[in-house]
Amino acid sequence: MIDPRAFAVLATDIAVLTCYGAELKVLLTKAHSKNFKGEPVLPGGLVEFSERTDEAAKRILGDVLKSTVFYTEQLYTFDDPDRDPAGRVVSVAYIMLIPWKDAVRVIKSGASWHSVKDLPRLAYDHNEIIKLAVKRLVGKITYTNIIFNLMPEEFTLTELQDNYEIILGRKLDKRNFRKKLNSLNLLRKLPRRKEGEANRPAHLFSFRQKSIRELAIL
Amino acid sequence: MIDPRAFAVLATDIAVLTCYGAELKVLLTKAHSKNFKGEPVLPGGLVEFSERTDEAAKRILGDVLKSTVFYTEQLYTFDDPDRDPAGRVVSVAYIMLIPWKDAVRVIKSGASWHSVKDLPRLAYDHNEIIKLAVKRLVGKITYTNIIFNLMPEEFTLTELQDNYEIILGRKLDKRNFRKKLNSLNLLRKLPRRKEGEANRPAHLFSFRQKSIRELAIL
DNA sequence: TCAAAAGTGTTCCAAATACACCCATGA
DNA sequence: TCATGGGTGTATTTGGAACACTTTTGA
Repeated sequence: MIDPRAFAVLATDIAVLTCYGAELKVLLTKAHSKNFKGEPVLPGGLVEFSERTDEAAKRILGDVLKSTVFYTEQLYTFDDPDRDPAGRVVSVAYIMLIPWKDAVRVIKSGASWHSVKDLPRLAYDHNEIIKLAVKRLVGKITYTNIIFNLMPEEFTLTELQDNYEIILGRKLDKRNFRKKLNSLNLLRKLPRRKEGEANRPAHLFSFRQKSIRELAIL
Repeated sequence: MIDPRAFAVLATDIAVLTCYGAELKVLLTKAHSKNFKGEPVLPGGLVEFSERTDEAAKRILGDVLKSTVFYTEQLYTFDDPDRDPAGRVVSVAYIMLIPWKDAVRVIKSGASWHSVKDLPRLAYDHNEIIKLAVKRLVGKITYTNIIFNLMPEEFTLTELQDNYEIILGRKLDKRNFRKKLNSLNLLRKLPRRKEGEANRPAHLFSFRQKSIRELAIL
């Protein structure tokens, strides 16, 4: 049944990213494997026989998230023969983006969020995976509307701008930001405001379409 | 020796791209496998036990190119369980860029060049791989200097512009193109010209640095 | 009334675009 | 001398960047 030419174990590791508290955060768990037991790692696991790697990624995260509707994108395949001392494990890494609102639930599962700027040393090549994931995200938010995957259904313009600033790592001009977004017509202004803060209530917005489109945002 | 959890055969397929005759071309060979014998496919093959997939890609193309110094970049991993009727074969696909001057040699090896705009139906998911490879290349030439991998050591500005136009699929303004390149300072003007044409000889240029850099070209 | 964030326009500058003619060579 | 591609500059438009004050609310 198994092809005699098969020697590699197929795995997936997922860089789950979210924005919160002025930081881009990644989800870390503890390794189960003999060699790295208890060390911090990305969530991941083995791919099953009749499963695509993206299905595996969603299945594995499903244990933690109780839901698999989040944006998932293949990142890169890590295949150095020595990346796992236990044997030849080829990992197809994924990025998953989730809004903070949903991210919060995860905390009870033993996994936890860490700022991508202040990471411990992770097992395997997982620091490298995260570095690449962040680079991909930073690149993509400048020429796509991918950021909607990190936003809740309704949000204020300031919240949106905050997330851009967190990911880009620089401040944006409020007026220019709003002018640009207005011209792109990506958002729908809701007939509602975010009340209850000790300041003027902000209008709430939602994305007109929730599909990835290419466009020059910044 | 082989991990009992290993079930997937690890392979690589390579989209080798070059510009010539006003077309972006990809290298095709004939399939050897039982199911698709003789049908057109991308060059590719199985990865060996102690080999990275990029090494495998270069090794496999080495048979055809007698050289492995060309630009190689991981593209995407194709892992549908049904992509190969012979079994579970996971292919880590690569892009390779080669200047036409070097591409010519390949023709004697049974492989041949085909315009990416006029491809036959290929075996496996190879049409999809090429589509993605072209998309990646088109994207990257707008924000990197990656195109140097498709140019010979010395070239004229018109030849460079031609390659941009081929890949982007649109005409560029000659004066604006030269102005922009000049301001980027990417090129070195050689004290030599391309003689022997039935027109005014063009200055020859070479790239100052042959390493990928990010910069807004177009 | 105060603190805190929301919301809003104009000016300036840099870069992209559009555009046409003379030059040097080989045939 | 003719056909062919090489080489060059300016004017206009467009978009990005800089910048500060008034408004609305809860405490």
